Amino acid sequence: MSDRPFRLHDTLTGKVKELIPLEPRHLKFYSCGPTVYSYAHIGNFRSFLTADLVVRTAKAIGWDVTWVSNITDVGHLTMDDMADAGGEDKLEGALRSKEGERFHNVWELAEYYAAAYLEDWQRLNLTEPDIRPKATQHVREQILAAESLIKSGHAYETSSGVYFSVESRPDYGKLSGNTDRESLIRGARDVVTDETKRDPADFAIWKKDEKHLMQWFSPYGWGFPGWHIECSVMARAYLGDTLDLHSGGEDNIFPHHECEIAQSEALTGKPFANHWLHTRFLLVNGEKMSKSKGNFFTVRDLLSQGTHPLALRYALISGVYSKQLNFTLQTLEDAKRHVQRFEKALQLAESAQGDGPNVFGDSLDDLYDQALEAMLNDLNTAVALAKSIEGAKQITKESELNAASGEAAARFLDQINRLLGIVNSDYEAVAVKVEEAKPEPKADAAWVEAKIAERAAAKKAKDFALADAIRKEVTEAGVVLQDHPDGTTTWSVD
RNA sequence: GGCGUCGUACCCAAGUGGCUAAGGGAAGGGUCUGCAAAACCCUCAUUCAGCAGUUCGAAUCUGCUCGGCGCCUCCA
Repeated sequence: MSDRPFRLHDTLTGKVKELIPLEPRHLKFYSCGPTVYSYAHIGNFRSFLTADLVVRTAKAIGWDVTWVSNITDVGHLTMDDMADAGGEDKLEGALRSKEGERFHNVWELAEYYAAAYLEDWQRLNLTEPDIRPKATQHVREQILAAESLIKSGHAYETSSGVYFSVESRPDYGKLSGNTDRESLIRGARDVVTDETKRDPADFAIWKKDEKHLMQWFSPYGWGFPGWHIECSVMARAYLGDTLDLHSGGEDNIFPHHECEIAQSEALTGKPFANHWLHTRFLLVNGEKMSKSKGNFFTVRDLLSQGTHPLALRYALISGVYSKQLNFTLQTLEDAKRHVQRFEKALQLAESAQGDGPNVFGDSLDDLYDQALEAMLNDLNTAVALAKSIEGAKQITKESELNAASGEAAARFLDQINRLLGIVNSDYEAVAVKVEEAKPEPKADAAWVEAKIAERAAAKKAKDFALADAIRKEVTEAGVVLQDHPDGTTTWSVD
């Protein structure tokens, strides 16, 4: 089982190919994290979830994984086109915006959004990476890289900064297919403002800027590092010259990853990454998410509206990463039902007792195996989830389980949870937070309790017409009553 | 203009050369529980945007047409 091939799409070759770690059974993986200038939206998390699923799948076949996922907290510019880095730093921009007013400085802003990001990460039940480097903690290495690139002739200094010479890398464009020089330059022309560059397509490694809110001293004076060099440097620092796998969103293909490749390979003379994985965009109601279209969802927005975190997770992985996924509120509703089914199955497994044979035989083991197989086949989450649900249905089909069956069910659910992260029962902390964020119930608890008692009395007297009238009354107040076999009634706010 | 990707039922979404086109939601019918909820059972695409072609055989390959979406410009 440990030698089953793990097949993934590779952007560099455009094909699905086997993922083969340089060091057998030890995956060295770098995934691009967020720029912490705002709350992460659900599209950001779709791509982080792809990385999480790669790691889970690799571990499921017994591989060791060293996973590095960075946090970009400086240098990602709003006008950072293929070339110029002529815009303003995203973090500085955010500080000047309305939401930024509450922060004293850009460092505080970065720290705040980085913490929010980690909170979202945990709520959506992503695996914790081995290392989470921040760009600001690796400025020294970035300066050293700039010096080295200048020395080898791949970069040059001008009055405004240090630029990478695209011309020095004949294979520049191999990842994105943007190899047409004319079109590259034409694309750049509109936004290029820096006349000091030798070639419009050259991109910044270091920007000289004495007014920047985050600045460091370098051989080129005060300034800050370019966005692309951050990832090159951090990946190398923790994973070595050649990575087994590098991932990000599809928009990272160009310019970000293209530039990383150029810099890293110029620095080391070795291939930067053997496998490139990119997650397609998440669409909302058939369109790309954007604030202006009003279809923009952050993770916290949805969770604070009472969405179950695992339902959101389920919804975001319900389609394969290699195709655009259309997210709608209906998708979320559907996902909620699945999560409830898993919860129900888990309860059954936990309350199992008594003698008897395992009623499931090998069927649950087979389903888990099929789910794993689907994940090994280019992360086919849709099929893996279908198999998981089939297993959950087999479990919930039973009204109660004996000990042997309960053990089999618990093992299945645990395996599925480790693979897909959708059955986690250890969710109290999150659940409480979400509960707190819910709007106040329209009906007060004492009133509902009184109504329940009234209804119980009516039921006892077999006055079902009155009992139904009471149910109707509380329903209209937005309260849902649920009767249990033991005669008790619980309620929840709809 | 350059590069790319997709078009499968009411909705979401697998399948990418060959048994009856996964799975879920919704909907309809049923079992069960006084009712409701949950759970369970049944039904729900002779058909895969359109046209032409390759093939013994195509949703799956090729060509064209139409349409969606994306990157090249801030974005995962």
